[in-house]
Amino acid sequence: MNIYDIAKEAGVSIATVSRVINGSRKVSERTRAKVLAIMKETDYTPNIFARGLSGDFTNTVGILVPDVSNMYMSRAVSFLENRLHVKGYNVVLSCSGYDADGKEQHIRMLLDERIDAMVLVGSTYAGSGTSSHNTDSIMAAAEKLPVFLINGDVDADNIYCTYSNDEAVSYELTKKMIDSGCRQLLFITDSESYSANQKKAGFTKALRDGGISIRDEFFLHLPNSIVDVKGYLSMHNFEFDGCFATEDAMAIGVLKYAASRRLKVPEDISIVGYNNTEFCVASTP
Amino acid sequence: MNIYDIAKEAGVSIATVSRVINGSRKVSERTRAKVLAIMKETDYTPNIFARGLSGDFTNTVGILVPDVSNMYMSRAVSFLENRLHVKGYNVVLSCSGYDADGKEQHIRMLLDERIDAMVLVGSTYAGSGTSSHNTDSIMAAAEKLPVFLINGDVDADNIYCTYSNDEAVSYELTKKMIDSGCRQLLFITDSESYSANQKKAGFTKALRDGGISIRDEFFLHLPNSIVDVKGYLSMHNFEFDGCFATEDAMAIGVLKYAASRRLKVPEDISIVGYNNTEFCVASTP
DNA sequence: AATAGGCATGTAACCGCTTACATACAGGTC
DNA sequence: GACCTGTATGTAAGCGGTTACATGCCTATT
Repeated sequence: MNIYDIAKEAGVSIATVSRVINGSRKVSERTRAKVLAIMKETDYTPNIFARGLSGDFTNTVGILVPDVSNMYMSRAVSFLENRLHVKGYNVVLSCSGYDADGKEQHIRMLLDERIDAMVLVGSTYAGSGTSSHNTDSIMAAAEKLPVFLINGDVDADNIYCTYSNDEAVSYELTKKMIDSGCRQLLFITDSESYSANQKKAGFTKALRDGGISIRDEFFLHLPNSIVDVKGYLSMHNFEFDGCFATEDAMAIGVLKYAASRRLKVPEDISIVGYNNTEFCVASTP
Repeated sequence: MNIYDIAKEAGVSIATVSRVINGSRKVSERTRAKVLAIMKETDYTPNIFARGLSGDFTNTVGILVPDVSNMYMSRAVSFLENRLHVKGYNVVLSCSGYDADGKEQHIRMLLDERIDAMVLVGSTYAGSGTSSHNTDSIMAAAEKLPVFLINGDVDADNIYCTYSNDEAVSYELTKKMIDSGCRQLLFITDSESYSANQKKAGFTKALRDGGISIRDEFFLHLPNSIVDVKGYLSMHNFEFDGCFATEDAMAIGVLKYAASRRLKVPEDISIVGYNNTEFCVASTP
């Protein structure tokens, strides 16, 4: 069932059918109605490949996230998909993982899909060595189509960014811990994403404002989210009375650790997991 | 940059280039190497629309889930995306919501994308009134392309299904609660998905085996996941000493409720959240 | 040497659509 | 009546690939 069939059935030319499909104004009301009726009747839908090939839009947007199984990301994807679907767009999803090479390759694959626009969710590596490599491919993509960054940090005119208030919130959470008496504060994260860095900034600022000495060894970067937080903490014998985790999952690991050491939460130790979606504020249950 | 450019550059015809792209065997090693070199050099990638139009595969599979922001679903999507990406497939994601009409419309949209295959994640409504309407469109889709169901329940030869062990696990979890003394057991769920029904079956079986009377009013279906579980329980004044929630998020609501009533977990009340991904087994912390 | 067969390559039709340009026909103007 | 204008519709040329079929050449067979 193609545009020729419809045209024949309606007794018009394919150009007219195409005009109806695309809502062109240069069709008489009579003709339009007839064509529409036949399209409905035969359950016809235009072939997107043919449209994509001759037209220059695809009604598809690409979303790239490091990992959809992360709750923050999946929410973002869910939100975006819903909005886009309503607008008639399809979503091509790509999960790049957290490393820059993987991401670059995924970006290329997305571009091959000839998408209309690209959304990158919270994944740009701020200030790390591989950063430039990474932003390069993003900026190259931005040459070809609109690129949106959610909690990313690439600075370019043709890239649209949004940011969260992670820093401010982290500051407040940390301040609370300090106010409730914590002095040895651990910061653990599993990524170097933009938002993780924001959280770190808020955390650090709160420490500074609270007059608490900042010890480098108390910033833990445990890259793989599968890492056994409890095991790591047990091995390294940290002494701390408060902990800020950038992921709830990690906070749970800390909770387990606390339990294994028979530390009571929040009496002996305060724990905050800040996942951008929900707080597991163990310090004030 | 298209296949003609490559052909001209390499001094061959477009047919030869196409053969190289598709790994056809009927090309001499010399020619293949030359063409590949030029493709790399010019950073050429075939236009997927042209391929989709003339060939009859698209290297794209559609994934339909009710809601990616659900952790169980997002994990499934993440897993699928990774495997598919490795195999060179792109993923079109569609989030249909939990109602049958929405799903049917999403299925149509996916089919319009001319995908190679379709994966439906845990969403078929078992035994409910709207069921037939819903499975119809799935079976229609299965006429055209391979359809995979993850935790779905459509029975047809051309539909590939996988199932989880939800029922057995739920049985064991419930049994544990009973063994630890619970007698008034509440079951709460937010959906009527296949897996929710499996969990319900396991739960019910455990009650029956445990010789506990089954009271219909103790099966709560709180459709919208945003619903305020704590508020609901507070209002309706249930008396229960154990609760099985099909979603961790709901279990958290129950925990809050327990806290508000000053019920100690697990002394006064046992709570299980079974999310297919993680247990929050509050009864045995 | 004539012929057949196999392999590498080229030619051209087709996939289903968009759109610039051509055409046809109506009414309005002088 | 000749001419211009504007609107509705048709024609045909792409878009960038795939692939059946045609061609040409080289080697093996008789």
